[in-house]
Amino acid sequence: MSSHPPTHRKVTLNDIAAGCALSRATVSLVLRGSPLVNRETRARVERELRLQGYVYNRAAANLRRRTSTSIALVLNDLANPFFAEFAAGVDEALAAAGYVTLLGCTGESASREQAVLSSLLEHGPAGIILSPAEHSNAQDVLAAIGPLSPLLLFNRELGGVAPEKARWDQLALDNQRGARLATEHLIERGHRRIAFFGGHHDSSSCSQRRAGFVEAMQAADLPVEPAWQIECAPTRLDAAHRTAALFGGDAAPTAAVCYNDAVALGLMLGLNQRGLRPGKDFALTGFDDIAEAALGMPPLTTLSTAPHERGMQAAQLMLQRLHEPHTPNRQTIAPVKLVIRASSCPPPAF
Amino acid sequence: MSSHPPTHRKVTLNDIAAGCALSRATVSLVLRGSPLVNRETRARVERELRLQGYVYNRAAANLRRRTSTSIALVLNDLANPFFAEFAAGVDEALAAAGYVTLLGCTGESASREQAVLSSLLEHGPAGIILSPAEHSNAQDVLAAIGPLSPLLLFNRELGGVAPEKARWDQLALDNQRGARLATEHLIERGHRRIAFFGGHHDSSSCSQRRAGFVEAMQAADLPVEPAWQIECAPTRLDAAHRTAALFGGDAAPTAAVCYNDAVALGLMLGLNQRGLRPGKDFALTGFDDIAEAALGMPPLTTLSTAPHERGMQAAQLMLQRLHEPHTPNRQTIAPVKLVIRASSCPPPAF
DNA sequence: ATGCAGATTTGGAACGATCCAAATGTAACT
DNA sequence: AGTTACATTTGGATCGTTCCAAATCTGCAT
Repeated sequence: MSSHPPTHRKVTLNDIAAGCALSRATVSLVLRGSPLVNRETRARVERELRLQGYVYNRAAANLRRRTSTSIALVLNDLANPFFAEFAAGVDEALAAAGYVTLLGCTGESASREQAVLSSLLEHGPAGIILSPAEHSNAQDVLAAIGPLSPLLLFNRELGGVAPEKARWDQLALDNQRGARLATEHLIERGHRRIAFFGGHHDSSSCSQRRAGFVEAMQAADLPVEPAWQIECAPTRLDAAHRTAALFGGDAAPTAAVCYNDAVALGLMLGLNQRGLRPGKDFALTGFDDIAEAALGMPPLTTLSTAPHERGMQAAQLMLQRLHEPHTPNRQTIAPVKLVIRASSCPPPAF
Repeated sequence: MSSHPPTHRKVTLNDIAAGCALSRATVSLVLRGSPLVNRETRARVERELRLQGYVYNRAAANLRRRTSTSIALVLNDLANPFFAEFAAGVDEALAAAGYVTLLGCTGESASREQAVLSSLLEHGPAGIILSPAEHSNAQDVLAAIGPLSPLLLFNRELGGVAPEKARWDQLALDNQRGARLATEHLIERGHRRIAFFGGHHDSSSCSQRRAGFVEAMQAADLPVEPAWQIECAPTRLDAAHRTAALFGGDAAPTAAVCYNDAVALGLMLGLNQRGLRPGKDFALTGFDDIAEAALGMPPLTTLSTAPHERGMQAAQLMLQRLHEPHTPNRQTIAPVKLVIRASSCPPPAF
């Protein structure tokens, strides 16, 4: 008995059923590992499946079952290693749970975010993990995703809706505590004139970090000099350009708490250009602990956020939410860890 | 006339049709922008779509049409910035063409690659873009994906099948030319004792790069010292550990062509630990031009591969393949560009 | 024989869209 | 009025699966 010549049509349940002289329904039961089916027929079916090279059509199954086995992951910037590792973590945990990741990148544009969200939604993900673009607002996001899919926000808040009414879960870093730790560390090293450098004031993570900075300064009775609160885009380049702003007045700071590692690395460049040696003449800290931080010249004191683990955590939170759709919203704050390296030297004259 | 209270069921074509007193078929025509439908009814339908918050169910449509609007992207290592940027490029181009990216990470494990591929396949992607894990072999990959989906290989070859019989497209970097350029550059700077450092001999990209190195050396009548062909894993850490191997004999090399940037950065660390200043006492080059390369101490001479553009190119190639399924397989070699920075100094005594 | 319980198997109607051939409506021309 | 042409709409079958209630098959006690 020869099997049919390999046609180029996709092989379906019907083909298998026909090949075994069984009904579609029985074969379906085998596929789902039902205990109802006889050992022997199961074996027969499984042989046929292998023989014909059957591949399960999850889309059709999901259509009928009104379920979904995919989760959308929408990121503002995949090229940033922090998010790339996060994505790897999400995918790993989702795959382990039998889900598949639908990827979407927004490139920090709120309008592309809209487009990406609605395109992904058409593929019917069970849920959405979103790291919002900079000026994305809750109204639009909620309108795009509708009332059906659970949403997990990562890393940034979403403006425009009272936190009480938010119908999403959230996973954020402990920005405030992290910045406080970094500031306390610099104070302990003997610094008294400390700047907060980088980030945009309308970004939630930036204002949280700044709050941690202020908290530590005030606890130590140190002045928070307004002239040393420097804003800049969270990129190396802009940070390097804005370095001069620190040294405008008569007294200059001896250290800076930077918004993140990218900014800190940029500030290092700017310092070098002014003839100041970071880690010797000027101390600084970052945030994120990206790979480059350990390799900088000098290596950068920073806050480790374990992005891969955050990704796995985000996936877990989403899976829990799918399992219990009606529990109240969760706000999860992930701990961060101060990693002390050579960039946080004592002040020169100390 | 009040619309139904917002139920929690998903709204379908039928709901819209009922709401307009039209048939499903007509509404479907509207959705697909058919010119057949009357201006006025179209407007009526579109209003109703908005009103009820309809979201298109692409899975159902694809089932009926026997099409797909997703593409699987399977990567060996998303945490590597090179692949992260590549992924961002792929996603950008796919999204622009109306496709969605199904992500899968293998973590360099051939067995996970199998699992990831078969899981993704069940979601019926129109094609697969794969950067194979290190020891993945063609047999298994082809068995997993079956004869249906087009496959585009990125960056690495797939062992176990004669290239003639390969039923996939390929996008690779011009590894050989890149390494030749780097080597020629070092020779021009005055080096004569040059090592090739890093990578595994069973990796296709590594042997291509080594071939380019040998080509340049032989063209300049310089000896290819077997003791200076050092293998190591393509990571910073292992590269740093293996540094000593370069300095075992009586005469040491004055420069090294490194397998990639990660290896080069690791070698820099190893040199520093031995009291050698990279870029002054010893010259070296990398491959990839990752972000850290420009910021190293010293900045690293390397080969720029434009991973984001490669990603877009990969997506384009896949889309073309989908458009013309029966054209013969393409092998595309992407150019690389030598970026000269401070790490490739002349030899000390020159 | 008959009935009954447990173990297996099964037909047909879903899921939410698209396709196709046929139906309907409208206007214009003999 | 009858025919034709064109524009617009539609019912029902279909894609590949799952669900459900009902059918079939056993063996075994009555």
